[in-house]
Amino acid sequence: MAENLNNKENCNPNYNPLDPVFNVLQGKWKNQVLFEIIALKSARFGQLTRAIPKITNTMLSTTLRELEKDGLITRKQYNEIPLRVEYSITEKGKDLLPVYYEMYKWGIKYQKE
Amino acid sequence: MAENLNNKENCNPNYNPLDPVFNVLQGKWKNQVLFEIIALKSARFGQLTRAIPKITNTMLSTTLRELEKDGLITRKQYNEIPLRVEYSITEKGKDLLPVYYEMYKWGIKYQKE
DNA sequence: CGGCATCCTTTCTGATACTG
DNA sequence: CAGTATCAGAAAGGATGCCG
Repeated sequence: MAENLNNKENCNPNYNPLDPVFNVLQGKWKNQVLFEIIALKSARFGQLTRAIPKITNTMLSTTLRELEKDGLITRKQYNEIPLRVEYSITEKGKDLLPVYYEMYKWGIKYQKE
Repeated sequence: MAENLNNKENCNPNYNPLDPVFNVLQGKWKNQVLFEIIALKSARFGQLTRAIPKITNTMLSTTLRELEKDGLITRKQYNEIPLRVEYSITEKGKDLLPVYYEMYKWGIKYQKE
């Protein structure tokens, strides 16, 4: 796998299957938000702001839209009064769990001090 | 809300074993550099600049120092003329391969279009 | 309730020049 | 060869206010 990245002097942006994962998970809040939604199955905007105390409206909104654009979550709006919006995880989102699991094991192993 | 009784928003970031992985792999060049070093077993500074055409001295230098600080690579300097420096992967660095492998599988599965 | 618009601060990246 | 110093521009993150 490592060799895939090793074609020298190729100036084309050689396609790398790792890139989408990093792109999709980059950003200060991506994982926290995604994990909350996974954990809660389905979550509302306000629920997420409470679950992630330091996040601002702006960043939660941005993060949710990016996760949705990348197909990791879906947004469902109920036109009630007051407005209700539910975010839930997709298959594509759930399929990231093996990645997280390996990260988790690595994190545990090298948990330092 | 009677939050004046509960003035403290909780400041303890509940420890998450995923965080170190993301911290360690964040940055535009981390993975490319790490993968080159894995692929080449051991690599010199100039070798890396040639292998990663668009990287600048500044960014390569910064990236290498961070990877070293995080224990993913080691730096060995030979005081020859001209100076020679070899970067090589550590066990801790190699142990990230399962993470990359899962990312790779996900990337393949959801390779788009 | 669930946001978006605006403006501002901080962090990251990169071009250029120079050194042991 | 293998970097560091400096500075400027770009991008990411955040505070505040308003609206359907």
